[in-house]
Amino acid sequence: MVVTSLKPVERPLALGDQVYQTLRANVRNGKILPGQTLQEVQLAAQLGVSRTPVREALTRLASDGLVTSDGRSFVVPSLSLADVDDIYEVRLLIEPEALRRVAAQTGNAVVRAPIMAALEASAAAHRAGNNENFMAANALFRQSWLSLVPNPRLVHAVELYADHVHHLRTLTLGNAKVRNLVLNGLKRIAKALVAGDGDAAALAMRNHLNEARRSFIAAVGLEPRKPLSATASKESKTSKPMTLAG
Amino acid sequence: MVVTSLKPVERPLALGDQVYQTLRANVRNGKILPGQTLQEVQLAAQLGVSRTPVREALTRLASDGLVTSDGRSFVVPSLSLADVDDIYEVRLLIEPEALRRVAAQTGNAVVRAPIMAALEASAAAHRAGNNENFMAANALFRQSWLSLVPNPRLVHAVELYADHVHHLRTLTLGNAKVRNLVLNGLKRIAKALVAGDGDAAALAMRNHLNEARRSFIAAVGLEPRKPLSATASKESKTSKPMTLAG
DNA sequence: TCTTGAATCTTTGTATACAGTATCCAGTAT
DNA sequence: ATACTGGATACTGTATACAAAGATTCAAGA
Repeated sequence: MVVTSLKPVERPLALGDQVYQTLRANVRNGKILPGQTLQEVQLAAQLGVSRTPVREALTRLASDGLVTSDGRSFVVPSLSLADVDDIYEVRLLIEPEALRRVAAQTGNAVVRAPIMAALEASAAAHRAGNNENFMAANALFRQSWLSLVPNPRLVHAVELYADHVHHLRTLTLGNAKVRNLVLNGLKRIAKALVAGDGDAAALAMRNHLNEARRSFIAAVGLEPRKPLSATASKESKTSKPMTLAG
Repeated sequence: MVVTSLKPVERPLALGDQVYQTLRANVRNGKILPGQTLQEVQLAAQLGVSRTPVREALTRLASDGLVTSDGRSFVVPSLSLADVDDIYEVRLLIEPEALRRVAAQTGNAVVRAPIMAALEASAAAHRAGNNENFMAANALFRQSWLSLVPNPRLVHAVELYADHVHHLRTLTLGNAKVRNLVLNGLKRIAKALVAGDGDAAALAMRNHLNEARRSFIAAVGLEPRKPLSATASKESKTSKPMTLAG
């Protein structure tokens, strides 16, 4: 006899994977600053593991382009305006089209509920003037519509390039005016999704991304090669399994 | 006294990188077949290195999606038709637009010379009925126009997803009729590049990719979930620094 | 004959040891 | 005082050792 539809058991993640996720999250949210060199022994000590899984995580991050090889060590790259432009060029190619694939399903209110919740959270954070929550809600918004994209490779690509510039958003989203623009962008996207209009959704996303790109240029000025670096965010004392608070 | 213009010495690539490139090339051209499990000790023995660099290479390949985790080991994934469709969906989003960026430069005959040479090589291989050379020339064609794309991240993405399906081309390019279609596709692309017409180039590339996707479906039939596997290519006994001939 | 169980063997995950090389610092000579 | 040199130090690249988890095999019992 075979028991039908029995889910595979949860398997504990290997240390290498845990380190990868931890490091990626820390790069993403700016806990690890651009220009900072990532040394294996130091990271290993902070994370309480040996160099081996740290090394594995670092090579994967380098493969992703989230850290770059700096002669010997790895560093979080300080992106020039040209780099940011390149990243947005790729995002503009894939993200609107990914969103288009979602619009067919979001006519259903139940399906789009998480997206609308994230939108509401963004609005709330904006009203409260809470920058950090605003960024988190923003990320949640993307995550919620991305989970509806049927093509996993497309999802992966979108997440990757979004992560490339995520930490830089602190440069622009500190400005309430920019936050307002972003929120309006999300609203327009949501509206198109409610209507189930793929064309409109893709267009709204394109405008949204272009707006984000513009605000970078405005924030940094017109010097074409100046490296961008996000401001250090406040350290929060969490004691989850893996943090970098050494 | 300073000796002027003394070039930095050639530094040998780290073993991990060499293994990565070797493995990737072997997955790409079908020397390593889908479904085949990649075992660390075995690969290490064949390549004459320890497990460490092999492991590094494997995790990077997995990060790229070129190999997948199969419980314990890594395997080259056997792609379903749905997978291939997903990959082509991404390629259709980025590759035509990447090509569009190139068209502005290819009005210059010198600039486009390598592209035209690759086209000629493709035509020659087709006339000779040499399947392997045809695929190589095809890859060279892509490589030559890609080298003109100014956005390195876009280049990386294009190369990645092209490599995802490269080995499957043996399924379709064995057919002379398909080879003819492909060659005509390349010619149309080249023509647009000669004219410096970005729109036409993008369109030609879109058609070209759609054609390739269609030929997969035709080759495999209409069963939507049948896994695809390339036919084993003949083993050639090379003795270059790093091969997998054990 | 089919199932169950144990023992062994394989293979990965992680840690550590070792070697090579770049960087830093101090000392010495000019 | 400055510039060069030599050595100490720190970090990476690679190999290897060790442990744990799974797979496989074979035999015994129902």
